Amino acid sequence: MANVILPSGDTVVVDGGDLLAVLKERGETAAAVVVDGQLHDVRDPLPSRGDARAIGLDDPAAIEVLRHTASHVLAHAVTRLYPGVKLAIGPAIAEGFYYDFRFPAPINRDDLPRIAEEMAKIVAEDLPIERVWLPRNKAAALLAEKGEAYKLELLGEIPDERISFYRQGEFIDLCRGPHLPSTGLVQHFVLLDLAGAYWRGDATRDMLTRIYGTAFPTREALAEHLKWREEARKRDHRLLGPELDLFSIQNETVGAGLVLWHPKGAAVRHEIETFWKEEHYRAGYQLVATPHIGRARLWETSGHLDFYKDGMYSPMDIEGQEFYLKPMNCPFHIAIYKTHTRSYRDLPIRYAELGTVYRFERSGVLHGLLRVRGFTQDDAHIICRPDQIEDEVLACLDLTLHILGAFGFRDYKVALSVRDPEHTEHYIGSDAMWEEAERSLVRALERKGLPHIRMAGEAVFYGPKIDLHVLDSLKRSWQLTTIQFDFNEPERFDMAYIGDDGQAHRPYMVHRALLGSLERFFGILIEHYGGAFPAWLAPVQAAVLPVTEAEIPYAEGVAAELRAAGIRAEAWTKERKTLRWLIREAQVQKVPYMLVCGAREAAGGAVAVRLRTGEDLGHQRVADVVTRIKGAVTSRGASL
RNA sequence: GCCCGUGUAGCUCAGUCGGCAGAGCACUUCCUUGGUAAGGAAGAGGCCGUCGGUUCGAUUCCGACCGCGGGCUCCA
Repeated sequence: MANVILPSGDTVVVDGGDLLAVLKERGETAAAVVVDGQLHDVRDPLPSRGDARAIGLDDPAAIEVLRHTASHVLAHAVTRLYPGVKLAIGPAIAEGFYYDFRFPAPINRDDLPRIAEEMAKIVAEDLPIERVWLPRNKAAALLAEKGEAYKLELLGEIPDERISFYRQGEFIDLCRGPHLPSTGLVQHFVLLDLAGAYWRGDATRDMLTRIYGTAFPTREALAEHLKWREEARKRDHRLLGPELDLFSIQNETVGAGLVLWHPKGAAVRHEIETFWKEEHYRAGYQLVATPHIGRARLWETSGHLDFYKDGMYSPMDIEGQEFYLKPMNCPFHIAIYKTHTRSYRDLPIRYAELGTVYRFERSGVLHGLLRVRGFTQDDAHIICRPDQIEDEVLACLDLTLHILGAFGFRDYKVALSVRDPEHTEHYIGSDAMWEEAERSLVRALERKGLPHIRMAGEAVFYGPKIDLHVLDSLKRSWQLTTIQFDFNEPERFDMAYIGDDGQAHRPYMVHRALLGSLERFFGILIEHYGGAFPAWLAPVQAAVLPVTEAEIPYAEGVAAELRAAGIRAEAWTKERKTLRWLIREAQVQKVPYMLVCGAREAAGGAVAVRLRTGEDLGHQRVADVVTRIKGAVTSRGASL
């Protein structure tokens, strides 16, 4: 006898375990059952005693089940339409689901409506979804008979002797579940995309066809999701970049993955850089500048030529010496450190640089500003004593939260990546160093009040790290800040400081980037703001718009006055366009302040102020407008 | 690199079932002196991604190559 809380909130006592019948009797539906925090099928036998909770489709925990079942409905439809198709895997993912297939002949996007139609039929048929347990040999025989080679491979990796399958109508699939009780519950779904995907993500194995889709419990939630996708598409920095004349990437003339910052993009970059430099000086960093190339021996010493050669460009011959374009700034910063004998009193030393590096990326992975071949890291290396490390990490967190906050990023997720405890031999540095480093990272996070997820085995070989992910205005997650211990290079470069005991000691080095790279960060910023930058970042902060030709000199005077006050202002006087045209152009360019100059304004030393938001502030004295804009700029706030 | 899609004017895209290439925006000139999201007219602009094949004839059909877009484990 089990007590079951139903989706309606009522509690019933289910005898004999037939929950489905009870639900039907009461006119309720359930997606799954939660027992001891685990999701189970509604059809599963209930525990002999204790409590269970049947959850409805709209329960947040049910969405994965819904989407997983949707992927089965997809696979079912595909097997009906394309005899001979082979099934691979079909999980629920963060925003929906996918299923990987090997089709007998290539399909394309135009096939998706047909498949979706077939899915709708399967939903309308409301087929019961039942779990079938087979002994291993029967499971293997079934899959072999169906020629499901990929499934057989998966079967080989399942340790159990009892193998779980799910059956709906004539379709049966190896699957661990759980699933909805019937196909009729997958009402609101859509197929979105088609893409290639390697079997098991391995480039040496078969290329499969992946079909992406998503499903929601209600029509409204699905519609909202599609709207969100549309909004994200409109904010795509690769669309907005050319549209707002911010940057270009010209493969034919310049090269793939190499970014040209146009005047307007460069204006934003200048603001980012200025702010960044000021804050770093304030936080006790010293700015350095280092060259773009360096001798091969530098990269031999650092180990890059051993571990990272594939990511580096070919060497160039300069007077018989090999030089490489730099993929990282660290060796140069270390070289500066080593120009003196350092005392424990000198530490911590914090070298910061907006350092431009070049890394080889395969052409297929290049993506707008987010994945490029030449980029400027907002890099810094903190060289310190072991007893200083915790405070240094804390100071890094303070600085990055302050800087990211200024760009409107206030939601964070933090990941702490540490060694794989099973394979400590894959990592450089002593156990004591790793433990102390992790302790100081955790303590710094705790002092900052930042919850984090600990990821064992995610650390790079040379040290543990903290990665900060921010959520943008569309709640999308981007990894920006990384704070990494480096046990490798201090060793390789034989870095030292003289302690109070008069002996040489090995310093700790922390490598950190807060924004990641200026290129990538700019791309994220464009999408975060949808191109409508706050006043302090806006490439053109104010457009001065004359109503008629008569006001052109006045408009130019106003713009000059604003520029003298340090505001990026332009008088739009090169062409005699109607005011309507000028306003529209300023709106499209997302200029925050539009200052209209007509005869009335020109007569009184005023402008009529229109904000990008559409708000009309009416007549304002020019001096007051300057004060307002300066205020918005210096506060680096979002309001205009 | 690999799978699917795609490549026509500076930009966004039509189009040619094989017969001298089209629109809107932008650009140039002229008219218009216009008060809060596009005033009107005319003009200029193309090796239809590149190379090869089929053909009397290819931007169109076929092949190769190049570029671009989406994607390439969030694991039955």
